[in-house]
Amino acid sequence: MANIKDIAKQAGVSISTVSYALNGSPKVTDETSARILAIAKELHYIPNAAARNLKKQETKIIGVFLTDFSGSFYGHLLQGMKEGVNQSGYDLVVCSGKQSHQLLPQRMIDGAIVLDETFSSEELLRYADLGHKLVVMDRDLNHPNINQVLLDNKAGATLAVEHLIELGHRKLYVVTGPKGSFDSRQRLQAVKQVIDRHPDLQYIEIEGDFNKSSGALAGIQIAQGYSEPAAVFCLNDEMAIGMYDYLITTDIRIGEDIHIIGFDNIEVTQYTQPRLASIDYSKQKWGLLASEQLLKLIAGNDVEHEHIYVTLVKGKSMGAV
Amino acid sequence: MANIKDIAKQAGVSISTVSYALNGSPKVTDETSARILAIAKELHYIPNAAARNLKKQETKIIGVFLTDFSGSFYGHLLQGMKEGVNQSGYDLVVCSGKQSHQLLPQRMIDGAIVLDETFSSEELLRYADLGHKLVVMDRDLNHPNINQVLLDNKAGATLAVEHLIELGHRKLYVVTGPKGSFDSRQRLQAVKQVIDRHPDLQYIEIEGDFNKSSGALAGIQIAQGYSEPAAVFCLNDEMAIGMYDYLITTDIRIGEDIHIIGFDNIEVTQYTQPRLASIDYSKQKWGLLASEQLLKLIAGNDVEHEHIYVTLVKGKSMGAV
DNA sequence: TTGTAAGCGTTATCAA
DNA sequence: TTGATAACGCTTACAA
Repeated sequence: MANIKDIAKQAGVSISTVSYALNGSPKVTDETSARILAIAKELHYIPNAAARNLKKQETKIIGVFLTDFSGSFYGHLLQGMKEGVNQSGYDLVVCSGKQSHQLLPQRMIDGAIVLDETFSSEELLRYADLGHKLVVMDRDLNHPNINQVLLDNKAGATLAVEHLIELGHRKLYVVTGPKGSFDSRQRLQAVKQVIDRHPDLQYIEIEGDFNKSSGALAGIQIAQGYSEPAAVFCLNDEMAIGMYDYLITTDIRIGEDIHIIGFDNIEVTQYTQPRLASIDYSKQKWGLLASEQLLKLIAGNDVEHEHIYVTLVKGKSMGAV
Repeated sequence: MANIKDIAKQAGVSISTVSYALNGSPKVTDETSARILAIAKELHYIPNAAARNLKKQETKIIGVFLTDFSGSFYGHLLQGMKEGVNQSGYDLVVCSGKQSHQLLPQRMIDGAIVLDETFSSEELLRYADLGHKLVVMDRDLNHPNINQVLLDNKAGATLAVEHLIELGHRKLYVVTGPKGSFDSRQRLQAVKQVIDRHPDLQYIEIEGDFNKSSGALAGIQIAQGYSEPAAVFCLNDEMAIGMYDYLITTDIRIGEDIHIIGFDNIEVTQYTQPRLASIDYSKQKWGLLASEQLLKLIAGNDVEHEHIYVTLVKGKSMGAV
């Protein structure tokens, strides 16, 4: 492993000259610079990150923290983030699990994007207090070193419920996410605001956990109590798909007997029969925006919290009553 | 940001005593050690990774390189790897894209697990020559610093073809993966070995790219030329699902007219109607083994290349002729 | 049991 | 234009 000392020896110059040449400083002659660069290449010189990080107090690496690695959902999101950070010469690494949390305070990364329930808000605030820069995508947290980039959950849930009311539905099931989920809580809150304005609406809440299986479970419950057409708002698509999988094995027809709408507009919804109505937003844009906000924070700029806007995607799964 | 110097000053001891205490060395008195630890906690001391990495010449971080972040396929794989490295006190970070390749030679990570076509084999060999430790999961590469953990593609493809021959099929379509894919090449090679032993078999090859859409395209081609029942071996499940999506829109019945078998046994195959026959293997185990091999390599142990064994999963999509 | 000091590979200040 | 040198924060051999 060649270092600048080796290069300096070979070139017959001092290490500082080598450093300048390597970093393209105009202070060194083109001639010597060329000679040094040639030797560097010849020795397969690669700068040592630890040494540089120690000196410069930055790593040019951004960490993304996810609850787990599963879920095709993350693909576009991470793609968006990668674009954002790469453009500014940063690298992106994806982390998961408690153990990896230390990467931030140990200064292995220059900042973090958090979409990970295993971080407590207290922990995040502690890091922020220590001067670390953060973007959160899954909670409401206010601190000068933390920026929020959140989905407009309330708008989405409102769109969904108003859509089914417009279609004439008067009986509504809502399948919730896990209690700890910020997105679930926000969506549910918006649902309740809408139904408060519609006293004629019959409203039944079923507890879910954002996973397929809980959607299927909710489907069983709904099928058992089936007496008349009803609308179901699954607070994410995953659960809606789980419900599909179950209902398909019954006599109940989706979009005629039971009407379903989801949230997230994940890729498989394109393949569902009938097409699942959902709430759409650009996952890539969400990721891109989060990364941009973090870079601004790191650069020391003031940044306002941001929202990602959502739209209604109609589908045959949610028909008129 | 407190450092050991600050602690030393507070405690009225030297920095080496602090370092020893922090690292639990028995050389320092329990009393002073306790005092130092207390002060460290009070000052919210967190060791600086760059400094430690520089000194110890290791980061205790393993990098996984993936072609892209999409594909729910990776979930279990990464979960397995994480388990493996965490157990030994390492952290796992997931990287993608050319830019992140530098993390290895810059010594930001202690080793890499590669499942990423954007790495050329020459590049990997260069790193191996420089002393970096690697595990490859997507190619055949021999070097003392590189270990292979590969799927037993040949066994899988052989199982698949023999299964359909046993069921009486005499007309076989094979939808291949992209030309550059090692897995595709190996699977195809095994297919050809089997059909060489079965001269009565009618064999048609269709080029695919491992994506859903190419499976659908192959489905169109097969449907157009449909005259008699035939078997199709899609070299991965993704393409098989794409073919399903198309064939469902036609009169052709899967498992009766066109018989399909895939490879990978991805999660959605459980939900397909009729169930897709496939070749199964534990993704988690694959990841776990890869990480274990890498850690052995880093520890300086000799390691043999490893294989992940596969099994046939029967399904109604592949019936008797 | 504790302290001194060298060294890890860079960058950057100051002097030459 | 180039060189000597301190500094980044930590570990560890050696001295006290």
